[in-house]
Amino acid sequence: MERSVLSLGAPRAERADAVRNRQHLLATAREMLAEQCGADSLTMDGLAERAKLGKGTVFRRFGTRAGIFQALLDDDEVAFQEQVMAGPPPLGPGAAPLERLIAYGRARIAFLISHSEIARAALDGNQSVPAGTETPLSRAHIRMLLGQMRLEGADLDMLAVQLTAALDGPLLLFLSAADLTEPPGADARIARAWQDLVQRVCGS
Amino acid sequence: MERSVLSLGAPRAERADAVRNRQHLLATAREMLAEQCGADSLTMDGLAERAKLGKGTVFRRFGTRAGIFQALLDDDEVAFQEQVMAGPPPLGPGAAPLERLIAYGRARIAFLISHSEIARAALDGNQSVPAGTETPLSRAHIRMLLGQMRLEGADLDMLAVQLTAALDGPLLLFLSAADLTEPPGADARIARAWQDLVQRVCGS
DNA sequence: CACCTTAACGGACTTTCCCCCGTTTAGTAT
DNA sequence: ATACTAAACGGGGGAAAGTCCGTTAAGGTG
Repeated sequence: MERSVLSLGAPRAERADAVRNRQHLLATAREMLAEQCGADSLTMDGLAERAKLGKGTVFRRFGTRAGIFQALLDDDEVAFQEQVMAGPPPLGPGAAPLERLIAYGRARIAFLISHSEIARAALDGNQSVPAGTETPLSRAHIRMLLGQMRLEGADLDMLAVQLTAALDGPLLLFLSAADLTEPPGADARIARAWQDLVQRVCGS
Repeated sequence: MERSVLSLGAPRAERADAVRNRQHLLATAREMLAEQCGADSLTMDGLAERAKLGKGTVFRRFGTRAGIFQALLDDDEVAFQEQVMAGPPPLGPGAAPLERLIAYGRARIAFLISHSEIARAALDGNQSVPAGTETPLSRAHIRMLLGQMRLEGADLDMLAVQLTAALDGPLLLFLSAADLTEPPGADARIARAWQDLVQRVCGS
């Protein structure tokens, strides 16, 4: 009858073995990624075999190859969001919105650079089904900070989308992987550009 | 000896039959896209068969599946750039840089919306090799317009990248294909947001 | 504790991308 | 005109993504 006191909104919680297998697959994927570096040496068949599971299971859990990388990214992003939601002030709550926005950009740049391999692999021509959560945390956070500022006559939702794109785009789409790590000051330059951009947008 | 009076910089011009085949393949691809609408019903094998050419030829010309869509896009973009480089003033030369920047955004939004299917298909997990010219025209044009303004102490190259991302990103990554055409005023809203953004960035 | 429903599992099968390399042909110099 | 060279063509084949459906077992019910 009352299927549990704890919430679980729509259908039912994930079954226990499913959770176990998801964890196991994620861990195995990390192992494989760590050993033979190289984004695309991770194949679905290889992962299934190494994890001692059927291929069907892998696809059931992640839907698509990109889904694995998205899951991996989401997983790491939890720790990152922790810092943002409840960390020390420049990044966490307690500073002025503009300060936080700048700090957030800086932090996200660092995060994406250190995960560029995975992040790129998570982009692929057909997500939708089960996994993909198109950077909604980043956008939502930026949206919130914008809401705390006095920006008259602006479409804040749209502005948040634009800023998210301006932040992620240079890293994911417009710079090749080589450019990211090679010029030693690249991240600093991107961070400075981000600060400059948001200061201009939000009125110095 | 002198291999031609006409330039052809580095290695040698494309051979005549190669050009013919490229054109033919592009045309055939457009036919197939027009008939059975649907981005991914276009397969390399199908294209080769319909064009009465070998599969190897198709891959030689375009390198990868995404390469076809990039080529298609580049092709259409020529006409678009025509308008930008030598068209009537708000978009073409003759207006103030800020005006042109706003007009450019508006035009590019319209262009991308009308090509969203192809544009999305042109994004894929491994370009680089032969075809991909990652939106360099857009970035270069924005960069040029920024150079004509008085923006003190800004990293103009980086700013151009950011604005390009802010322009393309919302359309390619952050809005699903359904959202693009469904709310009737979506393009107008994006255009207004673009205008607002560049006015803020460039000092109202 | 036995039963029943519903979801997860497994792995064979299909489709499609892309590489490879022998063959053919365009373009050029003699 | 002929010979030569470098590039384009062709299509067979391997590898990996994604699908399908019969089988198994988890978690709840009487």
